This record gives sequence, structure tokens and C-alpha cells, in this order.
Amino acid sequence: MFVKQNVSNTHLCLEVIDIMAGSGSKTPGMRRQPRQARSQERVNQILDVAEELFIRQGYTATTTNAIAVGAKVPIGSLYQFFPDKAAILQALALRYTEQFHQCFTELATELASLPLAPYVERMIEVTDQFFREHPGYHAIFMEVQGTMPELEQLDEAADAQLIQAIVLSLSQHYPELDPQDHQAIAFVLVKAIGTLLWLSLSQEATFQQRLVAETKRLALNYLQSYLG
Amino acid sequence: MFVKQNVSNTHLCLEVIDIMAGSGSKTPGMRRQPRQARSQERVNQILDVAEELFIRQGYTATTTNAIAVGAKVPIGSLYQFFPDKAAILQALALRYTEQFHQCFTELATELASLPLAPYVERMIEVTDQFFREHPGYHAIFMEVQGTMPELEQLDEAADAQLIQAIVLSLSQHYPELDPQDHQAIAFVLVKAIGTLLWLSLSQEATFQQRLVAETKRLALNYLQSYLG
Amino acid sequence: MFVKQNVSNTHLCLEVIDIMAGSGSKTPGMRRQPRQARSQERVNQILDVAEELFIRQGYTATTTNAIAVGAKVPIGSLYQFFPDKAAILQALALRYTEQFHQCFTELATELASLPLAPYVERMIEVTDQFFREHPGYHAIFMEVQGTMPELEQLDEAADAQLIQAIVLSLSQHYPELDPQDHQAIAFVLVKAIGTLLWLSLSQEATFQQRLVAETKRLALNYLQSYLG
Amino acid sequence: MFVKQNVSNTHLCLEVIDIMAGSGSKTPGMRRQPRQARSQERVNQILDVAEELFIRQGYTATTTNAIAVGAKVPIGSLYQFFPDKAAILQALALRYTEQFHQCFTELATELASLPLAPYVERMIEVTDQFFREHPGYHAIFMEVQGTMPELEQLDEAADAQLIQAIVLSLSQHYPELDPQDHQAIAFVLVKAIGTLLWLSLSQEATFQQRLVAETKRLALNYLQSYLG
DNA sequence: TATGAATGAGACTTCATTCAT
DNA sequence: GATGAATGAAGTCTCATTCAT
Repeated sequence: MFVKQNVSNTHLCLEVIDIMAGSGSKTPGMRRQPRQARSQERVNQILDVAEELFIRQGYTATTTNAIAVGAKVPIGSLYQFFPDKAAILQALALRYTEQFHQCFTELATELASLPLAPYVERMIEVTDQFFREHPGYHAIFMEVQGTMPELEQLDEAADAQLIQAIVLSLSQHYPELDPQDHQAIAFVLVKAIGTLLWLSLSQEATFQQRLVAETKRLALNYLQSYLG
Repeated sequence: MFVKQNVSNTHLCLEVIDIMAGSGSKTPGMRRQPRQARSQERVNQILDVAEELFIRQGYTATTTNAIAVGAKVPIGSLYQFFPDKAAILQALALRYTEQFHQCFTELATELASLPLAPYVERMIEVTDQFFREHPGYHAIFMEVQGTMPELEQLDEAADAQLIQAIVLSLSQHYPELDPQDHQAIAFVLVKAIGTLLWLSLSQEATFQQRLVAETKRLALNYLQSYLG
Repeated sequence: MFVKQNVSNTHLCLEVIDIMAGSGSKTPGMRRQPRQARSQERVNQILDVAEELFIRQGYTATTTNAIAVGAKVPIGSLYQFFPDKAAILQALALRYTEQFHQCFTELATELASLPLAPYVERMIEVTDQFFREHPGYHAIFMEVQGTMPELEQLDEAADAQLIQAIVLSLSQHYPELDPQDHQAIAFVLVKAIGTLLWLSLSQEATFQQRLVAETKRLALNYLQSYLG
Repeated sequence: MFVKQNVSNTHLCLEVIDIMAGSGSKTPGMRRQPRQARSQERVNQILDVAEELFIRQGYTATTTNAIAVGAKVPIGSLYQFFPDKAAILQALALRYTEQFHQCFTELATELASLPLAPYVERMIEVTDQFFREHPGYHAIFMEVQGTMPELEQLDEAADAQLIQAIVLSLSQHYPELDPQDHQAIAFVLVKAIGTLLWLSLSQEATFQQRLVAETKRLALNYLQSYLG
């Protein structure tokens, strides 16, 4: 599950990220690759409506007809783009992943040059912002945990991106640590940060901000214990 | 959501816990309080089968008839104990909560006398053990996140137990901190610990043990930053 | 496909017939064995309506809802008795087979003692009557030729009954012929008779009667060429 | 349904056959008469693919889109040649009929001069060969028995060709028989022969050859009973 | 004319829940 | 009370056909 390797090349970071971003490759789960603007617009419309309904009612409680109606797309057209209901969820997952990837690509240069502490702080801020802008990210995927193997991969892959990026940074700045340490530290950081930031979303504004700050404190002190 | 109060009485801890353990009160979601041994046995049988099926196939994919068949209980009888399918999930949640409560009640005396660091360490160990023995705990509830308000309460309540227990301990040992600090610290600790331990369950044995150790390190260093 | 054996025991005839009549065995394709009179009545009602609709509109053009409505049975109930649409057709086939079997069982004693020529004549008359009383027999099964393996067996089995009965009679009265001759003759007789009698059904009354007579003539002259 | 007339002119045979061969007349069921080579080629391509799919999956289970894809013809173009799905089946039936007609036209002279017995024997051989070369002939039409009136005519017409040809021969060689006898005899011969030869196709090689021989024996002995 | 994306009625099937026995 | 057959609303998905480009 964890790619264990000693890397010393900063650019690998983005290469690793590219692995699952699939820039330009054909989207899996799509019945037909929409080439025309109209189609792409429809697909996005479907995904937007699906996202909202999945968040509001859950994946199971949302019907394909409701999505079609909400997206003002005939049900038949919906099924021209997606072979079945699950494919909509997968496409949504992929869209999240791509957006996530884009977020971090934009910061790649900035992040690459940072020492680990500010690196992690920045990552927390960016992740927080991403969650705030994409409230469905975790919400949707929690429901189908354990029932859709293909989706698990995507979800896992998104985290794996971050984990590998951190592993990379750790191995560069702290080569004296064991590669297994790198993996463990990165895993703990990413998962703890992800969870806390996600949970913070449903808290009231003041407490929410406090939680973001606490997340940084948690992460930095943990790192310090290894690196200090 | 969070009971904010300065308490100095150890027993309050259990009182808080009692709030949702419902010892003696009429179980909510139950159509009929099974007084006879046979009935109680059937209810447990139903919950056992439901737990297994929910874990294996998910809540939605599991039919009430399948539960009835698995529990060797007529479907009509099942509906005499539970008003609807959701009530089974809620009863399951309640059972988890009770089991969780029982776990910590047994350790109440031991924990109450400990300083915070060993307290948290012990809590991590006990939680880890509980998860290991009740693999359905998180797995089941993730699916219905955001779609079953009543359940959210129960799920939240389980964590709230721990959070309040920690708040209590914090307020006793570190009264110089703001009550809001107590809440934030306890929240972060409980959620981060809960997530990491749960995620550790699906990792291979070596990495799993490492994650438990890392969870302790994460929690203790975070606490140290406040208390050191 | 053809059981090749030299038999000299008259009773075997009925044994062979019994092979696929399945007297008392559990009906395959049935989701639930209806034990109560009400259920059996409903199943028959469903089959009656299905038979009529299949004949009138064809198997594919007939919807399960139409059957349910026609039989005044809720669609849900229909699916308690039959796992899917195909199972209705199979049950219908089985009912035909059983009725067919019953027809010939009633005549078993009479037929067994007859010389071959009157035997065949009588068989033609009985078959003609059966087709007249069960106009769906062939009509329905023609449509699904080659698309429902399970059904093919039943259809084939019904003919196989007759074929084996004739093979038996041939082997008794004309042991000087090769067993392969028995098979070929019986096959030709049964298939030719079956087809002609079935086709006669859609002809006008006068021509229809003529065709039954011609069928006898065809069969008897064919037999005579071997046995004369 | 049966043209009852005493004819003594050999050429009438072909005239009768011409009735439904439609040489030169506008093909029914065709939306547009393809005049250009490209169009005719496409129509044939469509029919070839449809034939294969109808045989393999049945008429109902075959989608028009699948035919279009298989024939490498845009679905829109397909609907320019055929008004609906049924028209494809009808055109296929017509093509069979034409091919059948061609088979017998080639043998017309040879057959016309033959006495009845060799005539019938030759007809069996030719029919057997035709079936062998066009395995879809019966297979396809069985499925839609009773659900497509237009098709029934075409299917019937093919047999009617043979029947009328035999009626003709009978009336020439055995004018002492009643015209009704001619019709009945011809009907029985054609239908029995057609069925047995078709059934022989699905038998193993040895038994198949035997069945062709038996078919001749059946037909000839039947004729002999009238003509001997 | 040629194309193929778009359409939506309607098919099959499920399953939580009830209620007559 | 106990049972389990009965119910039917509602879900997912198909595919013959059209029509804008």
C-alpha cells in the first residue's frame, strides 16, 4: 500500500502526484467521452447536482431520476454519459481528485522549497480551504466505505498523494530517519489533519477556526518530536 | 453540543456518561420493552445478525428480511421489537455505546487517579482494544453520516463521553487553562485518536502496531505543548 | 440425446414418462412452494393469464405488470411466486408437460396393449385433442427457441416422452429392427405428427380435419414401409 | 389461403413463385429504394449483421444500434433504409424468400420434367441444402410466430411456393385426384419435410443424414399410398 | 443527405412494512 | 401475541426512434 523508496529528487513529488491525476487520459467509468462543449457542460451539470443531492440525502437515497431532473437532463442522456449510478459517484470522486491535485500543483513550487514545518502548515491551510470549497469531498465517500472497491482506490489515492509528498520532504530534510519512519509520520499527519479539518467544517465558526489552529499545533508538535 | 462546566467531582464523569447510556430508562427506538428472556434473546440475536450484515454489505444493502432470516426470527416479530429498519441501526449504536461505556466504567477508578499523560495513553490502549473487538463500530456509522439525525447523536455521544472525561481531567489538573482550551484539546485528542486507531485496523500487523504507538506520540506531544 | 436401450418390459414406458413428470418433487423455478390453497389458486391464475397473453402478444411483448393486473394479483405477489419473468414461462412449460403426461398416463393401459398401428392412430387423436385444448403449447415455445436453454429441455422432454414410448413399442413388436431404426422412426413420427397437428390448428375446419386424417395416413404408411 | 386451380401449364409454376418474389416491384417495408451501389451494399451489410445477431441472440434481444454498429452504418442511415426494427426482419425474410426462389428457379427445368417421386426426392435434397446454407431461415421466424402478421405472410409464402409447385405436379400427373387432395397432399409434404429437415440440422452428423433419408422415405411412402 | 446525440416511456424488479389468521 | 404472505410505490436502466446539425 505504501510505496517505500528513498528518493532525493524534488521533482519526483509532482511525478508521484501525476500518477493518479491522469491528466488527459480517458476517464474511466464514462460510457462516452464527451467531446463537444454541450456534452461536457451536461456532464458537469449532472455531477454538480449529484454532488449536492449526495451531500443532502446521501448516495443511496438519491435517485438517478432526481439527478436527471435536477440537472435538467433526460434520464436517457444521463445514462449515455454514465453506465450506472455508481459511475456518477466515481466520476465525482475523480473530479474531486483532479481538483485536489490542481490545488497542490499550483503550490508545488512554493511547497517544494519550504522547510517541513511551514510546508505542513501551508498544507493544512490549503486542505482546509479545499474542504471548505468542496464540502462533499469526505461527506460523500464516507457513506460508501467498504461497498465500492473502485472508489476506495480513488479516495486512498488522494491521500496517498499527500502522504508521498510528505514522505518525500521528510526523506530530503531528514534522511537520518528510517524510511519506515517517513511512512508512519506522513500517514499519521495526513490522516489526522484530514479528519480534524473535515470535522471542523461542521462546528460553529469560532470553534472551527480554533480547530484549524489546533490541527497545526498537533501536527507541528508531532513533527518536532522527531525532528527537534 | 459540549457541556461546558467546571467540575471537580470525579463522579460527574460517570454521570455524564450515564446521560446516554440510559441505564434503566426506557430504551428509545424500541417499540416494546422485552421483559421476557426469550424476547431479549431474540433482540440480541437480531442485533448480532444485523451487525454482521451491515458490516459485510452495508446498511442499505441489507434487507430487514435478511436480518430476520439470519436471526431465525419471523419478520413480523422483528417489527414488534423495532418500529423500522433505522431503529435496528439505532439499537445497534446504543449497544455499542453501552459496551463502550462499560469498557470505560471498568477502568473509571484506575483512570480517575492517573495524571493526564498515562490517562491518555491508557485511553488509547483501551480504545484500540475496543475497536479491535468491535470492528463494526465506525464502519457501520460512516455509511449513514448525514442521513440519520437521530443516529448522529448517538455516534457523537460516544465520543462526547471521552471528550467530557478528558475535559474533566484537564480541568482538574490544569485549571489555569481556559474551559474553551479544555474543549478544544479534548476534541482534537479524541477525534485524532479515534480516526488513527480505526484506520490502523485495516493496516498490516506491523504497521498497525506502529500506528498505535504513533497515535500515543501524537497525543502526548500535543498535550505536552500545553502542559509542559 | 436419445436413450438407446433395448427394453422388453412394458412398465418401463411409464417409468420413462415419470422421469420428467416429477410427481411430487419440488417445482424448479418457483421461489416459494405454495402450500395453501389460496396461493396455488393464485399461481394458476397467473399462469392462465400469462398463457393467454403470451399467445396473444408473444412472450417478450407481455409485461409482468400486465400479467399481474390480468390475474388480479399485486405485482409483488407475482414475484413471490416467480423469481423473474422467465420463471413464469418455465412454470407454464412444466404445467403443459404435466398435463401432457397426464393425458398419456390415462391412456397408458389402453395404449400399451395395442399393436403399433392403432397405437399411433390413437396417439395422433390424443395429441390432436391435447393441442386443441392447449393452443399455447407450441405457440409459446416457438418464440423463445434458442434463447432459453432450460425451456428447451422441457419442450424436448415432452417430445422425448412420446419418442421413448414409441421406441418401446417398436422394440417390443419389431425386435428384428436395429435400435437405431427405432430411434429414427420414433423421432420422425413424433416430430412430423406434432408439426402437422399443430399447423392444422390454424386451418379452417374442413381442411383441419383433413389434415388430421392425412397425418394418420402419413404416419401409418411410413410405419408400414418398415413393418409391412 | 391456397390458390385452388387446375393448371396444366408448367410456366404457371414460376408465375406463382413470382407472386411473392417481387422481381422489379417496389420492395415493401423499405423506406427508400436504394438505387446507388453504396446504399445497396449498406442494406446487405445491415441484413447480414441482423441475420447473425437474430440467430445468436434472438430478434427481441438484438438492438437496432447493435445492428448499425455491426454493419458499420450510422443508426440514422439504418432508419433511412428501414422504417423500423420489424422492417429489417421483413427484409431479411424477403431475402430468404428470394434466395429460396432462386434455388428452385435454377432447378425449375430439371424438376418440371421429373415424375413426382424423383421430383420430391430432389426437392428434399435441395431444401436440405438450403437449410444447411441458411441456418437462420426457420430459427429467426419461429421467434416472432403470431406476433407479426406481415411476416407470417412472407414465411407462409415461401412454403406456398413449394406447395403450389407440388400441387401443379400432382395435378399434371394425377388429374384423377380431387384438387382438394392435391392441396392436402402438398401441404403435408411440404410441412413435414420442412420440419424434419430443419430439426435434422441440430442433430449429430450421423443421425442427421439418417433423418434426411427418413424424410424421403416418409414422403415417398405417403405419396405412394395415393399414387401407387 | 448523413449523422449520432438526444429522448422518455416503460420494462423488470425490490423490499420495507402491514395485517389477517 | 406470533406469524409470514401480501402489498405496491418506487428504483434502476434500456432502446426504438427522432431531429438538429
